[in-house]
Amino acid sequence: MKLDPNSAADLSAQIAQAIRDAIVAGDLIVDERLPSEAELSEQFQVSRPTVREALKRLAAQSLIRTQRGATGGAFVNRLNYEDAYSQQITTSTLLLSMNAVSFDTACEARYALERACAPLSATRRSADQLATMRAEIFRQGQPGLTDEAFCASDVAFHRALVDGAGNPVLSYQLAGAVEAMQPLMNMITFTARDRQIILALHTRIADAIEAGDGPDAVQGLSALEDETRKLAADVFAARAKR
Amino acid sequence: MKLDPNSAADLSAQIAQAIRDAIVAGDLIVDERLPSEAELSEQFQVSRPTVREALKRLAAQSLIRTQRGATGGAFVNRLNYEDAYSQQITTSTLLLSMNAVSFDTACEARYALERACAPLSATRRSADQLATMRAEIFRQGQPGLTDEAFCASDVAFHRALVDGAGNPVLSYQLAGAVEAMQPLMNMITFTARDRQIILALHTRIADAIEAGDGPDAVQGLSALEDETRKLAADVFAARAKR
DNA sequence: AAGAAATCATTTGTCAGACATTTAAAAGTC
DNA sequence: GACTTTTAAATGTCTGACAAATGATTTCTT
Repeated sequence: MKLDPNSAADLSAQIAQAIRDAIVAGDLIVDERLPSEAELSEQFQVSRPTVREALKRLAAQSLIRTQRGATGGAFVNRLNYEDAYSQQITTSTLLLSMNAVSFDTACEARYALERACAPLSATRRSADQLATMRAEIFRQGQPGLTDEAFCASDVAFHRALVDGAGNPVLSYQLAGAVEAMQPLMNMITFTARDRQIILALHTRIADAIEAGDGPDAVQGLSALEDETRKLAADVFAARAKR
Repeated sequence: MKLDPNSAADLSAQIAQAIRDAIVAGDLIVDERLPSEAELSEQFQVSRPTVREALKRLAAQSLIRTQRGATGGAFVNRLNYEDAYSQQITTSTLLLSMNAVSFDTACEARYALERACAPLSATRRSADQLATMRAEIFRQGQPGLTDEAFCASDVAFHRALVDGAGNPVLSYQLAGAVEAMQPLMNMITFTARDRQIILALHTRIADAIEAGDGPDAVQGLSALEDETRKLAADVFAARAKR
């Protein structure tokens, strides 16, 4: 692990990259302890604060964890789905909000990905996941539900659908797409009639999943996508007129 | 922005979280300059090194960028697709390698997602993207190509397919899935006959995309998935026997 | 007056050294 | 042997300093 003194990058960034490379390449394996900060500062010929900045960079990506005390230090972290989820959601949310991604673009991506899950979910979903979907549908039918709560329930419904595919990699990839859209969805106000339509489509999708009918679930999702986009278009049009 | 003195978390982690929340909530907008490190250390009542560790955490997630000099400082960064890509790829790669995700699981996720893109790609792909696909097919037919180069070309082919959907959100979501699988794919050795079969399927997919026939492209991808999984199963079986 | 050069002020990057805190192991005590 | 105390090692935090970059200001020159 060597540094390039001519590089424009900060020393701490270079050190972080060197360690990151070692982890990705497998030179440092999970739960392996890195040298202490003092040792690293000697190895890289930099001060301890600089080493620490590098380690914090890696900690921000959940690549390492640190522990205080006699046998403490920095350890290569086993990246788990939960950490990866939350990072992905933060990144996706900001990506959408900062780049003025249109509602249509985000919506299209989301439903395209969900349709990819539906056939798998139709054959594999657990009883529990199906029950979650049904429960969320029930919740969505309750009167007096705020728009935000309706949206949150919508997300929960779709997550259950996605998780039903029983493929953690798919769930991970989709968590970002579904959750990152929530701020956009929250801009929509749902009339009682809108909710009724969505509810009916959710029920249709859940029925298809329960029956193991993948293609029908896909069709239901497509119908839901059309409905969502129409709804959003109306809301934005009304807002523009004002 | 306040800190919780009872929290178990490091001060730098708390400060980073506070600033991160402010960015996600939109309280800090793109290109806005944060207070200087000296000012932040006064605001949060911590020392400058601690503030710096917090800023490095945010920089690691591409949430801020820093500039030296008189009018320098830390600025809220516009998260672009490129940065998000590379983060996603790193995360996905480690997630797969560290959690012993099976080849089948990763493969299934990847092709499910690609099938989600295919219909869109069939109607929207640019001439340039189609040309890229054809060029990669041609490259894959060249004799003397190493397995690694073959895999790299395969990734390029599939990226062109995905990008053809013309939806940057989809491209971003899928970049991770496709590229993260490369290390797994690199474990496979492709015989001349394997390559011929893959080549034929690639050609079929490209033809379908060119003809605007989404369903046929989807079928081609399914066939390619079956082929890939069969190939991998053989390789792993042979390796287990040894 | 205009332009070039020098200076200055501000800000991040880096360093050195110190102390506080946490933690596990070692040593001591009953 | 069980419990307590001590010790050592590591991270967490602070202080203060200087280096380097960079835009703004001032000064000098023509």
